Amino acid sequence: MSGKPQGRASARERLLAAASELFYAEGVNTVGIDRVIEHAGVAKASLYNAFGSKDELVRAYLRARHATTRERMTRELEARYATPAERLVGVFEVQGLSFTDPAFRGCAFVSAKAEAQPGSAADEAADEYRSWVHSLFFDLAQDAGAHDPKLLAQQLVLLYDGAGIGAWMDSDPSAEAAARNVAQTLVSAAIARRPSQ
Amino acid sequence: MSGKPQGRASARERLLAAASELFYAEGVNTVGIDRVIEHAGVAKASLYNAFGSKDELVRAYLRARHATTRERMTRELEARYATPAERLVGVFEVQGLSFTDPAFRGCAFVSAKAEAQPGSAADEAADEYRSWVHSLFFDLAQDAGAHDPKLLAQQLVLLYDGAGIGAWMDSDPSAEAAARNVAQTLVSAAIARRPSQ
DNA sequence: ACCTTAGCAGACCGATCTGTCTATCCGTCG
DNA sequence: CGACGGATAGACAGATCGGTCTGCTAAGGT
Repeated sequence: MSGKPQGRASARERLLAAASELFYAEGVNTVGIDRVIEHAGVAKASLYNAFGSKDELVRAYLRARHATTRERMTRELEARYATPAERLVGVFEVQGLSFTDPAFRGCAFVSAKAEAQPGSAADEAADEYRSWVHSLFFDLAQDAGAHDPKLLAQQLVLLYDGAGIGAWMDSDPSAEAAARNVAQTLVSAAIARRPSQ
Repeated sequence: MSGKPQGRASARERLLAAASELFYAEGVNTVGIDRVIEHAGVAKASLYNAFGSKDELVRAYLRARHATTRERMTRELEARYATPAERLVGVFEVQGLSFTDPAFRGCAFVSAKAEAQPGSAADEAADEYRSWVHSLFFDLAQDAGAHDPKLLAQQLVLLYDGAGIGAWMDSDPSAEAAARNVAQTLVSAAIARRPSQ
């Protein structure tokens, strides 16, 4: 990734960008190869040369999205909040930023998993994402000194998923605020005593 | 539905049963018409005679599933719990019954929406289901005398969705217990004072 | 000047998709 | 008996799918 700084807009990058747009907007199975290469302005051979198969293109799309999400979350959390406890709640605020985006179509990994065959590249990429989500909450819960970090993380993941589903399926961005409020309660209760250290 | 008691296993019913099995197990877009009619032991013309198009078959599948879910939830809640407050929490227990089913593949409406085009029959059927879920919680919250039934319902829907996603994507049935515990806390807080009336 | 490498355009393949149509069969009712 | 409605099997059409392959173009390094 971001290997040799040779050309400016490589075919692989244009393919990934096009795949990202189309796959997320319309679904992985709905969008055919031809649409992707047309949108990327790239030859079909370049796609198979760079990715080998549509399945691998899907995996690359999900991995790229995972990386973007992860970096954005990390960056925003560090910039906005100081303590682990604040960041545990802040996750929801950062998550909610995308809910008002007109291009928002729900969690890409939920949608991908819904369309994927078990064991496929998409399935695996979704699992990778899920394990990141869990560790995001778990690590913060530990750093915050929660009594039962595993339990707190599980509870917050519930709310995180619920907010994403609600904002998507009900077209209701207020799911973020609702989830954040409940999260605040759970976090406060879980780290009662000794707010510092 | 269940109209004239003529034949024993009508073609329409066999089609719906086959569609239900295959669509839920493998996804609406993945399963073709031919697989459905083969699994139902029915001629292709019968399908188009009964439903008109695949889209309408998908709608019928989702509507049937919605009806089954609704009836089962109503029945189990009435049989198991006496008060609205208990039933608000009991929803999660009933929901969790399916999590351990080996055929469990997540919420059918989430998956269908992920594959559906906006405005399609599947999309509409998913919206119908969503509005039922909200009214299920809202009506119970009102009956339980919650201070803010709308807010409580929204919070419980978050947990409901989160449990379904977690049990599915993480293959973790314990999401039900976690959601139920948080729900119990929220319900208790929302109807503090006067447990009766 | 040559050769490699990457990319482009597009024909082509076999499979599969939804949907239509023909033709046959069978049970029931008049 | 005869007619008819509903079911059957299956060929067929037109489109699209993922994937392969053959040429052509152009830039860059030695």
